[in-house]
Amino acid sequence: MTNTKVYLEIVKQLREMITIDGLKTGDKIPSERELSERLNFGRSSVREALRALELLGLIETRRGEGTFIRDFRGHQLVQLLSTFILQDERAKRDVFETKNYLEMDCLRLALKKMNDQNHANLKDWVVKTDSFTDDEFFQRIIGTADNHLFLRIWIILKEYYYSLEAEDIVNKREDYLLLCEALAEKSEEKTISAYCKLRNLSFFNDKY
Amino acid sequence: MTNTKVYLEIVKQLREMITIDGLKTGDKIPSERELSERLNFGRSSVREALRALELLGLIETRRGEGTFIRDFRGHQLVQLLSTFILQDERAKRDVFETKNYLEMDCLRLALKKMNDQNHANLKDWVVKTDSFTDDEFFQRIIGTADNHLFLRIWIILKEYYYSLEAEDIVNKREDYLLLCEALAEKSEEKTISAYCKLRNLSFFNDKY
DNA sequence: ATCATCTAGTGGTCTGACCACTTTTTGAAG
DNA sequence: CTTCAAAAAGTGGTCAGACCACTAGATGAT
Repeated sequence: MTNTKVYLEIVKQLREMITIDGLKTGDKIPSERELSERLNFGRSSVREALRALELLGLIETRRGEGTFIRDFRGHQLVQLLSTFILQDERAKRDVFETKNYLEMDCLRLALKKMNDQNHANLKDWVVKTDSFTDDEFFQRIIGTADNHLFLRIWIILKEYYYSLEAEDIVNKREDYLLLCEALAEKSEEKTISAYCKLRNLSFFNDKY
Repeated sequence: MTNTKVYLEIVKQLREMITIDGLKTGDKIPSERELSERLNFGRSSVREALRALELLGLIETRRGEGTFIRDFRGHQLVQLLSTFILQDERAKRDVFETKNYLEMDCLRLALKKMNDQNHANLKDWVVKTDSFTDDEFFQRIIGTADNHLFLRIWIILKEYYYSLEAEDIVNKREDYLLLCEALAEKSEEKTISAYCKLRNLSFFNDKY
């Protein structure tokens, strides 16, 4: 009869509770004991559901205080999944390849969505900031690309990437300026070409 | 003193156990009772760890049989994260946009990596198969693109997509043939253009 | 050799009991 | 009345033991 596992049922009801009550990041959810009473399940089942959501990074529990809704960040996930997924060598090449293609997509999107103000801001930042990382630059690009999903995937890829290649990416400021120029000109060809220069890719020959 | 939560410690030790013993998909892991004895933790704590891994889709438990390592597919993750993440309307547009861009990337990759044999096979399949879905077609494309990470991300996006738009994608066979032609010609421009025709996108005007 | 039955093993769930920690309340001293 | 330390209440963390439901393998009669 009880075809669905209790802890999954609890997860489901928690989701509903969150949607209906409009709970937001940082909000507190009922205590384990209260949940087990209200939902008519044992406390251990409630805990199993909560622990699963915690490992996913969707909630945060603080002893003595309570359980809170949390902003989603991939972090727990990536470490976990990487041991399960990133087993063979080919996977390494895939990460590299995928990250590059994704960044090019974000550039194409930014190309379409940027306005003059965006261009000015970006260039201003590149020129005036003493020292910035490659990540910070692309975070801005993806910001103007205005696509949270791309951002999320990119963040995960970035973490994979750094778990493979320890060293930070360092590039010359002029390369980034070239990219800014290409974006301002709204030329996809120039933009992609500038990106390849930045990453040291020969576009028609990137076997890796 | 016990700074790290027990269930996280158990997850960690399970990962080590899997790596060291070289356990693979489908293999059985020790029973809950045995784990709680071997690791010196209560059974409920062991269960919390297992439930979390199960919700992630990394293991599968069958009552009366045992717990098994599972092949990772976005599966549970997608459904879960979608309600927690895809709350606003903008997210819907993001899924659409991201899926399209990702598919174009796969086409570009396939363009570079395909050989004549691949082309022949693909065209043959398109012509001879009575009825195929859009998913099946792109699964083949990503197959020749030979990038498991792209495949994984695409599968997740596909599920997001269908959780938003219930209806299956149906296209004309000739559109797919056009795409095959473009790939065979190794022309990126024609390929992208054929894709846009397939998806009814005007390439320079796809605000949504 | 076959097949139904029993049994041991496994996951699923609940209860009650502590512990460690945080927040709130209480109440005495000023 | 205010202040502030002590007590109480609330919360997550963990464990042990008890049952239930289900599966697979052992048992035993035919």
